[in-house]
Amino acid sequence: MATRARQRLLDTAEELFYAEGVRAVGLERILAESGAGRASFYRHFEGKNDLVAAVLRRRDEAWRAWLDERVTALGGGPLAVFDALAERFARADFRGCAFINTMVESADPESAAHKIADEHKKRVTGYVAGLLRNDGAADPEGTAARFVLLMDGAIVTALRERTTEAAARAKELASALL
Amino acid sequence: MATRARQRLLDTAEELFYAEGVRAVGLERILAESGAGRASFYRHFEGKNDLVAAVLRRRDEAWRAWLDERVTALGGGPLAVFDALAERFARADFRGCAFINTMVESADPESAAHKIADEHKKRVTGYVAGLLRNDGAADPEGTAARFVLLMDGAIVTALRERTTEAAARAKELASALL
DNA sequence: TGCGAATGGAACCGATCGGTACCGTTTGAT
DNA sequence: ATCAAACGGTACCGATCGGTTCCATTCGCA
Repeated sequence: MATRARQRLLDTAEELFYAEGVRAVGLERILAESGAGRASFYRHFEGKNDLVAAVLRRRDEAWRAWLDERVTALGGGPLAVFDALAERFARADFRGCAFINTMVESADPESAAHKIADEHKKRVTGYVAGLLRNDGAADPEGTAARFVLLMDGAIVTALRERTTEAAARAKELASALL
Repeated sequence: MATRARQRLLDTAEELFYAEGVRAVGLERILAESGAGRASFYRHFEGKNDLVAAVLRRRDEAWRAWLDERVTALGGGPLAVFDALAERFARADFRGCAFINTMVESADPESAAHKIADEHKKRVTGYVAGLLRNDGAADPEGTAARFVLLMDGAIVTALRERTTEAAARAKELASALL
C-alpha cells in the first residue's frame, strides 16, 4: 500500500485546485472526493499550504515533461511551443496556467506557492531558450523572454475567449522574431 | 451625507480586492477598514457578490478613462498603450490586471464578475481598434486582438518580474505589426 | 431648531474553514 | 496466520465566513 492515500490526495487536489482555485477548495472537499481520511492527510502533509506546494511541484515537472514531449512530436522547433499550447487550449478542462493562477491567487510574493510558480516560469523560459539555441537563433535568452510573454498572453487570452485562436496569433507574432 | 458609506465601501473593497484577491478579503475586513457598519453595507449592496460587481464596473470605467488620458498625453498613437502600461507597472501597488485576476479567481464563466471582466477586455480591445483605425492601420480589429494579447502578456509578465521591462518587450513586438 | 434619513455598533445565526486527537479496520509483507 | 503500518471515519476545536436583525446615534436639510 505504501502511500496510496498520498497519491489520491495529490491527484484530487491538483484537479480541484486547477478547476476552481486553491482558495475556493476546502480540505473537506479534497478529503471527500479523494476518499482519504482526515488523519491520513495530516500524516502525509503538514497542512494545506504544504499540499498546495506539493501539487505545484509535481505539476511543474509534469507540465514541462509534457511540453518537451509535444514540442518534439511537433517538429522540435521553438515555434512548436505554440502548437503545443493550442492542444492545451482545446481541452475542455483548460483553465489557464496553474502557475499564473497561483501568482494571482496567492498575492504574497514570499509564499511558497508564489515562489514555486516563479521558478516554473523561469524553467520554462530556460527550456525555450534551449530550443532557440538549437535553432541557431541570435540572443536566445532575450528571445525566450519574448516567447514566454507571448505564451502567457496567449494563455490568458485563451482563458477568456475559450478558443485556440490565441495560440495561432501568438505564434505568428513569435515567428517575426526569428 | 447621501451615501457616503457606499463610497467608502467601494473604495476600501477595490483596494483590498485588488491587493489581496476577492476571496482572500472577508466582509469583516472591509467593514473594519472602511469604518462602515454591517447594516449600512447591506442597505447599499445585496451581498458580497453585488459589491464585487459594483467595484469591477466602476474600475472598468475608471481604468479605460485612465488609459485614454495617458495614451492621449503620450502622443495618441496605438503604441502609446504600452507606454501607459509601463507607468502602471512602475507603481508600488501594481498587482496585475484586476479583470484577469477576477477571471482566474471566479472560475465560473457564468458569474457576474466573470462577465464584467470579459466585457472590460472587449471594450479595451474596441478602444485599441479605434486607435489603430485613426492611425490608418490595416485590419484594425485583428491587430487590436493581437495588441491586447501583448498587453495581457506584458501584464502577467510584469506581475511576475516586478519590472517595467515587459512593457518595452511587448511594445517592440507590437511595432512589428504596424 | 427640529425631524427623518442615513449611519455605526453589536448580538446573533448556521455553515464552513484549517487543524487535532482518537477510534477501529484494512492492508501487505513476513 | 501474524503483526505493525497505513488507513478511513468521527467527534471535536476555535476562528471566520456571509448574512440578518435591532438599536442608539449622527447627520443634513427644511
